[in-house]
Amino acid sequence: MERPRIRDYFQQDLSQNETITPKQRAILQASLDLFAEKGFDQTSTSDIAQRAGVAEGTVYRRYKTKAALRDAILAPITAHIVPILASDFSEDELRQRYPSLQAFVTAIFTDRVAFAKANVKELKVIFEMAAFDTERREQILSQIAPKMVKPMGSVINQLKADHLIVDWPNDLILQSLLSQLFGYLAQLMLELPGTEIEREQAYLITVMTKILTPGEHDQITGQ
Amino acid sequence: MERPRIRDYFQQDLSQNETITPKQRAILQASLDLFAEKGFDQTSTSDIAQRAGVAEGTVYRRYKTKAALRDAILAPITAHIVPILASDFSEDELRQRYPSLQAFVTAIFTDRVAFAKANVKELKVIFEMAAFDTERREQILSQIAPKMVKPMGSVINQLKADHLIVDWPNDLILQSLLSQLFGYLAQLMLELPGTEIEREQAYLITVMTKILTPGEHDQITGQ
DNA sequence: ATTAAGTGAGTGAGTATACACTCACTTTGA
DNA sequence: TCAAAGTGAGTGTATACTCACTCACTTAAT
Repeated sequence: MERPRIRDYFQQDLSQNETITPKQRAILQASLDLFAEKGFDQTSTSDIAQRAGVAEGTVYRRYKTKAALRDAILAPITAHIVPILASDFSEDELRQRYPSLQAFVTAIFTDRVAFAKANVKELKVIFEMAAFDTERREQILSQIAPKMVKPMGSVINQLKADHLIVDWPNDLILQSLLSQLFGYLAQLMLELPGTEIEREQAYLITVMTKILTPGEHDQITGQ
Repeated sequence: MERPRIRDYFQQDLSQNETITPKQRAILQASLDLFAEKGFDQTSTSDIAQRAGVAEGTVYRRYKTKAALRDAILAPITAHIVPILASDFSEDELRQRYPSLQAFVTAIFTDRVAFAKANVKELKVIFEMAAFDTERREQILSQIAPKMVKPMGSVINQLKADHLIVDWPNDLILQSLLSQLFGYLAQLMLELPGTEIEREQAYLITVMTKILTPGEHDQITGQ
């Protein structure tokens, strides 16, 4: 039930490239902070320079455009997001059955929630981008979807065979997982007052298990 | 179980003010469409004029600034959102007990989901604004919260007394309702592919009922 | 009835400003 | 001493907003 395998690159975040000057680090950090605070369009390059304690020209030394700067910020996360999402559903992991629904749900959420929590700002920037850039959104989804849908489908089918999970169509089950995750992300990103994120995190697994446990309330009644 | 009371002002939307010229209507409509498509900052006033088939000066005849134009678009929805959220929890409705958890959940979601569905574009604009304007976000929430929290608390306490609902703290129950709604809204607004919204709506009630039904999985396990 | 005066929505060229981006020059450090 | 990093004044452009003007239409006066 415990999965302490929180990936090391959570801390790494923006660094990874060894040959980076302190000023360039400051620029990346300032950009990330400002984009998350005010939004991409509402952040000017002079804002960034000022926050980073740097001349505006320095911003453009490494990154040709403002958009390129944003991409540079998101590069590490997009590089790691696919492995994170696909983790636990690799072929060899699949061979060992998930013994219980709880184990399955815990496996799904623990790492991913920790990842989200460690990258709230980045996620906010990604969401702002994806919200209005349809093409980009579809591109991101098309990368992620196949990594998740097929392997998780296998696990779900196993659980179904053992009557450990509710007998809904697989896509509905996936949708409910996604929906649940969205609700959590919204709370993280919007910093809704009165929300205790720690408790919310534990609650997520409890709730998701409850949703997927087979029972009598399972027929989906039309409106 | 049926609540056909979908409010009439769903259709009314932008009209309501009788003395409005066709061109001004066109401007409001074009603004709403463009803000929802491309985002507020990415929409120029000349874009709006062009889409509305109007000179740029005409946009500024009635609305002093671009932000005022956005506010004018959101005025009808913000005027109606509080009554919608508070509906079914007025004093006199409260006197008649909710006979079952299912009735409670259905009551909560039906109207609100219909409202959301009828105002996706407006909601998208509101969310864009709220995402980065902390002050505005808190202002909106401070208007909504008291209308929901207290009256729903009463209903929840009634249900608890009858052992019809899970024995969690009230704010956690509210949080789970909110979270569920967010997940749904995200799917609406992002137009995630492969999502059948109709089914999703029925599913929302089923799932929420299942979450709140008392059972053995209810202890919230910490990590 | 006809014309003059008035009204205000609509127009689009024009303005001021903010901002992304450049480049000739300076500083740093190996 | 040289190459790379950093600088900040400067430039072009996009765009929010203005304003003097048009014109269809209403009202008033003769």
